[in-house]
Formats: sequence, C-alpha cells, structure tokens
Amino acid sequence: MQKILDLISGEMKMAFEAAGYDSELGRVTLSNRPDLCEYQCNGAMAGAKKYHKAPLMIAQEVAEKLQESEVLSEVSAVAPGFLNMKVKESFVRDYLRDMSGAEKFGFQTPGPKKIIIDYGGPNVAKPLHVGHLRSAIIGESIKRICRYAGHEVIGDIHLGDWGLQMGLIITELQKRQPDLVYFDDSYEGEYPQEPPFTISELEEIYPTASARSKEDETYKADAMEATYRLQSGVRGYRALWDHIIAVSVSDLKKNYANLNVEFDLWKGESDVHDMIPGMVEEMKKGGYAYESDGALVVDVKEETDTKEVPPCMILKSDGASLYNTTDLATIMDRMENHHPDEMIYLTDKRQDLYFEQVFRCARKTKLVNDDTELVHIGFGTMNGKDGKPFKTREGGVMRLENLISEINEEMIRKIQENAETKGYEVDAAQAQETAKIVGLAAIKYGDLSNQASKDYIFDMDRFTSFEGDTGPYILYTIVRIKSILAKYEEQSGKLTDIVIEKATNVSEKSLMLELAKYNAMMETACEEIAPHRICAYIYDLANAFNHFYHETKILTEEDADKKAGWIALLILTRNVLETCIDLLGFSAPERM
RNA sequence: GUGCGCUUAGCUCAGCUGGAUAGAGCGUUUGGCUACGGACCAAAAGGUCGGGGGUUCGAAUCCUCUAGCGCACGCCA
Repeated sequence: MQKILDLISGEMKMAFEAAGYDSELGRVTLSNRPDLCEYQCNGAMAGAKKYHKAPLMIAQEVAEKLQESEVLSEVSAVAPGFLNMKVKESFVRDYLRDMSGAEKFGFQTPGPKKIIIDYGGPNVAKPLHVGHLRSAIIGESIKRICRYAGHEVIGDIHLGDWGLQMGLIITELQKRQPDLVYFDDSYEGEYPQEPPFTISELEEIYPTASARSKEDETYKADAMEATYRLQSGVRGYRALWDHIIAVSVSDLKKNYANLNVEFDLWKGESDVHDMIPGMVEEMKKGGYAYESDGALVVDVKEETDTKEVPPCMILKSDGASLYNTTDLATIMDRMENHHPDEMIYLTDKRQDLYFEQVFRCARKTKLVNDDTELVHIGFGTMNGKDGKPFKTREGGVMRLENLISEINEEMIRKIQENAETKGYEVDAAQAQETAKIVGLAAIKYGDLSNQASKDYIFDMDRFTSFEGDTGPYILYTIVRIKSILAKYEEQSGKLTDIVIEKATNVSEKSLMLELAKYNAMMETACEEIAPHRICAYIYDLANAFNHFYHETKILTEEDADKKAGWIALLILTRNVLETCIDLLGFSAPERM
C-alpha cells in the first residue's frame, strides 16, 4: 500500500504540474499547525526564486487546481506561501479499510536480506547484570523489526565462553576440590554426568577467583596455565568446561526467557577457536598482517580519516589471541556457514572505534564480500537517577534478576492498591502474572523509548507509572479497547463483517489519521533501525484513541452501522498497537 | 593532545531530515467522577533550543568558531 503522504503528495504534484510548475515542489508534509490544517505543502516558497514569482501567487494557482480533488478538501493558500489542506473523510475511510484488510496494514517490506544480529553477549558463569539489559532489550526489538521488514534474521547470543575467565574458574575449583577426577591427568574413564557445582556456586566462584588473581601473582599464573590447558584440549578440563557451559547456559536461557528474549544461535567465542590459526596464516600470506612491537597487526587507516585509527591487533606479543581475533574468526565463520548480507552488532557505544577497526580489517582481508554490510549499533549507558551508571543502594552492580523482581513487586503493589480503591478482590496468582507482563513492558518501553545511542536515566517510579509516556499506559489503552470489544460481543455484536465508516467528529478523524501514518512510521523505523520511533508512534496513537474514547459513547450508540464502524476502528487500533508492542518485545495482558 | 558524542521547560525526553506560535510526560496550579475501565480527560503557567558568527525568504535542524560535560584512542572485552 502506498503511504498516505505519498498519495496526498501525488495530488499536490499533479496540481503543481497543471499550474505549470515543477511537480517536485508538491511534496506534502504533516501540518505543524494542527489548528489550521491536517497537511501542508511548502513548495510554493521553495519555487518562488526559480519562477521569479511571489510564493503566495504560486500557492493560489496551485490551490485552484485542487478544488475538485477527490482526496483533498479545504485547500487554501496562506501567506507567505503555505498550502494548507485537509483530507476528505471518504478518502481516509477508504484508506483505513484497505489498511484493515492488508497484510501488515499495508506496510511494504523492503526485504529480504539475510541478517545476523549479534546481541546479548553475556559471559558464562557470570550473573547477568543491568549492563546486559540494553543489549538484550534493544537487540531483541531490532531482531523483531528486521524480521517484520521481511528479512531473514538470525539472532546470535555470542557467549563469552573462552578466555582467561574460564581458567580462573577452573583454578578456583581446583583449589576448593583438588580431588575431583577432572584434575587427575591419569584418569581415563568416563566423567560424571552431574556437574560438581550449582549455578549459584558458579556465580560466586568467578568473582572470588577474579579478585584473587589480581592480588596473587602465582594464582594468576595458575589461571593462565589452566586457560592454556583448556584451550589445548586437556580432557578433564574440557569435561569441566562442558559442565560450566551447560549449567550456565540453562540458567541464562531461563533469565532471557523472563525478558521475552530468544536467541536462534548460542554460539560462543570457543566455537571459532580452531579457525584462528588458519585465519591468521591467511592474513600473513595475503600480506595484510605484519609484526609491530612483537604483536601481529593489520593496518586499517584510510586516506580519508580525520582521526588516527590504530592498527587492528590480531595476536598479542605472546602469540595469544584476543577479542579482535575471535570476532574476526566469527565473521569468517558466519560468512562460511550462513552467507549473510548484513551483520549487526549491539554493544556499548564505547566500542565504536573498536568495531570500526574490526570491520575495516574484515573488509581489507576479504573475510567478507565487498557488499556485505557490517553495522555496529552502539548504545548509551543506563544511569541511575543521579545521572551516574546504575548501581544498587550499596553501590554494587545490580543483578538483572533483582532489578526485575523490584519492578514486579512495585507492579503488584500498584495492582493491589488499585483493586482496593475500586473495592474488588484480586486473585494473588493472577496479580503476579499481570505484574510480570506489565513490569516487563515498563522496563522495555522505558529503555526503547529513548534513542538507543544516548545514555538514559532509569527511573523506576517513572517507568512503572500508569500515566504519561510509559509502557503501562500503552498496555492500559490496549486493555481498555479489549474490554470494550468484549462487551460489544456480549451484546451479540459480531466482530467480523464490519467496516470502518467516515469520521463524524474531530477526535475520530485524528485517530484515523494517526492510524494512517502506520506504514510511513514503520518504514522509518526499519530504515533507521530505531525502536524509539515505534514507541513515539504508539504513544501518539494511544493518546489519539483516548481522546476519541473520551468524547464518544460507543456501546450506547443507537445507530448500529455507526457503532459497528467504531468497533471496526477499535479493532484496527488494537491490532496496530499489539503489532507494535510485539516488535518492541512485550505483550498486553487481558486485564490489568 | 587527537577524535567522537551530548547540551532543548524545574526534572525526564521528542522534534518527522530547512518552514508558521519549538512539542510531550512528570511536577506545579485549576476544572471534570451515576466508571462503555477516572490507572482517564480538559485547561493554565513554564523555553533568547549552551554561547558567538555565517549560509537563506526562513535555522533547534546546515557550516564555522567557542564553552561545559561524557567517552574512546594496539597487547582488556
């Protein structure tokens, strides 16, 4: 379906041409003076110079050509040369009828491309903390948006499962339980199925080991030795590592499921370990990699650079691989196994330069095709109310689980409070379930409604509020619509075979025009990979609906066709809202 | 030092790619409850868009200089 702005622009362009002017001047935009008109065109002013004519005269000539339009009503030329217009009710009605019947409400998908999106990025054996929240939330939404846009999308969690951290855990484990068979090099039998630790033990072991390694040189040396032994494939170490991964991954899956986040691939750094020597060899042979200060690097600076871009390091001076190495090998792996057209990485924006280096290196060394798109989306920091990185009251790093349960408690409190003031009973289990859904919406909407690249302030009170620009407000609107639809059905009305009618008042038309913006908004959101565009839209749409609702008694309307038309409008509104929140990664309850 | 980003109402943020009177939410003030769900709605007050200069009919938006803050700049990830 064409965008409504394009249809209106089409009318305007014809008029410009009919009046003897360049049709390109006829581009129509939304009005920024809603008190005067619904749409405007500023082409007359832009064309004044070219045609040596007063802009107002041009505007008047064009306006005259539009008096018989099927689309526009009230076209007027206003000083200094604005063309103001409204659209006909019948035009909007037809547009929304088409929209209701069209797949994806008439949004024309730009796809398909094959895209791999790399987000989440947790480390095994470490609990998720608030730092992982944005990557998960934004990444999940972007994945869904790209999929909606018709692309084939693979989400990869890209686990941190290989470096020194693994050696640290193994070392600490050996100190605590030296008698485990895994540490007996002469052992040749099967290793136990059961892991020798639980997830909570694991989560405690790592920080302990990490702290000790910073104080104790020999401890650190042990950990490095353990890392080396693991990476060279010592049986017992590998078996232990398998346990660590298994225990950790099952816990991660649970946690991400709570966030409504799902990955298609659970690949990690370890998966590409065996590819590294070959890749490095190729880079040397190709003449790209050379030795500098003992390390192996690839130059990635370009003529056009305005800044210094340091070389991309492939191997450390001790010959060990580093993050760059595994990232490059991962790119190679993905190209070989999935042949993506595009790879999108979601990390903290502080890694901007780093990814610039890696991408250039991948391109230069031909790991990717010339037309393979490599995109880094860097997001800002989640800060506390003091504007500094989010911490617990004690000043530590807040675990994701704790953050979520705090939100949930707040939600349960609000639900119960509301029930009390309204004087009805809430089922405790029901309240729990609802709180979980609404709480997740609060967190996600609070995050996604900001531009991803900016830092933002996590304000529990604000995000969990049911008023204003919040997730709960959006859900409330959806629930309200559902409630009305359910009542209509009870009154024996059917929700099928009804169609949208012409608007009969201003708030109804506003709602309709807001709905009509859908495909243009979605196009922008997809192009810019910008979930916050969707948030802004559904907030406007929810407001438009609530205005309409406030002025219109729907269920008591006596004119059955009129009532059915409104119901059809509500159905479309609900469908659009629910589609949008699904792209944001949350859902609405039946009641709240 | 070099580069990148940010700066819009008391607070938190938008601003549709250069248009009319810069918009929301929260907070403040005021009005509306026999509730199709008031977790709502309506209205008011509140801004020299960090500052200077430029481009043009027209700038929060483009260019330039500048201030403040944040971040990044080969053996961390």
